[in-house]
Amino acid sequence: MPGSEVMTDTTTTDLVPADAASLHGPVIAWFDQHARDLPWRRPEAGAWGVMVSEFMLQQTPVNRVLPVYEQWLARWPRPADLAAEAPGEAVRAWGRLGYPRRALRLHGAAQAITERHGGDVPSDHAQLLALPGIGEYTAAAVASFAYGQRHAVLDTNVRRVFARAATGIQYPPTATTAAERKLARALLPDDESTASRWAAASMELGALVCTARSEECGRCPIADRCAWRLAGKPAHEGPARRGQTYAGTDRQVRGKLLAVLREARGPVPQQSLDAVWHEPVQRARALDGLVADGLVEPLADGLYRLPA
DNA sequence: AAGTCGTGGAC
DNA sequence: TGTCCAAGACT
Repeated sequence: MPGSEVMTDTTTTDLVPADAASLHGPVIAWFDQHARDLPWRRPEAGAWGVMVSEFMLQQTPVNRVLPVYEQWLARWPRPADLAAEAPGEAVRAWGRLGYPRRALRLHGAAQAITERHGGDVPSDHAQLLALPGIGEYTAAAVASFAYGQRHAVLDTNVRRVFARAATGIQYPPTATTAAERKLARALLPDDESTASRWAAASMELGALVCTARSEECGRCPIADRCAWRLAGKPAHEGPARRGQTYAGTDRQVRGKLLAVLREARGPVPQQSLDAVWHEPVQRARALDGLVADGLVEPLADGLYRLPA
C-alpha cells in the first residue's frame, strides 16, 4: 500500500530509538547468562546444522526436535549427503515432527545447495530465500545465526516480546505487519555482531521468559521498561485467534496414512492404507493430497510407498 | 490473504 | 476434556 510507510500508528506506543538502544544491553547480558546450550548453537553445528534446526523448529517445540536433529546430522552431515538420498528417506527420518512437507523441502534445499552453491549453505539472504522451505524468517535466521549478519529476525517469540515491551499489547497481530517489520528494523543494533546477538537473545527471551502464557516478568531483564507491564498488562482484545480443531480433519487422516508408510520397509498395499480411516471419500482425498504433495508415490497394482 | 499443513505437551 | 500453543511456508 503506497503511503503506509509514512502513516503514523497512533494505536501503539513504539519506543523511540533512544529507548530502543537501552534494551540491547540488558537482554544480551541476560542471554549470556541464561541461554540454553542447544546443539545448533555450538560452533561445530555449522551453517548446515543451523539450517536443519530452523526447518525442524518451524512450528515445532525444541524438545521434540532435539533427538531427530541429532540423528539427522549424524546421518547427513553435509547438504550433499542428504541430496544423494531418496526424498522418501528424508520423510521417514522426519519421524513424527509433523508437517512432513518440511522434510521434502529440506531435501530439495539440500539438492539446490549441492547444485547451485557447491554444497555450501549460502550466506546471502536472497539466495537463502530462493531455497524451498525458506521464507523471510528462516532466511534471516540462518544469515544471522550461522553467519553473524545483521537481519531483523521476526519469529513468533520476537514478535511477542516486541508487542509487549515496545508496543504495550499482550499479543502481536495474527499475521506479521509492516509496522512490526519497521519496528524490528528500528530496534536492530547498528553493529553487525551485536545485531546477531540481539536476534538470538530477544528470541530466547520470548521462548523462556516472555512466553505466550504465564509469562515470568520477575525474571525479565527489561521488565522495568516494558510498555505492556507498565500499562498494567491489559488482556488481549478481540476474538480468540485460533480455531484449528484437529480431530476428524484431512490433516489427521494424512498423518495416519503417512505413519503407515513411514513405518513400512517397502511398498504398502492399498488395503493397509484403507484400514486407517473408515470414511472412504475423505480417505481418498487425503491420499490424493499426499500424492499431489510428492509425499507418497503410487505404484502399479494398488501399491504405495514413500517417494524414491 | 485467509486456509492449509502434523503432532503432542501443558493447563 | 478441550483449548491453546510450538524458531512458518506456501498458495
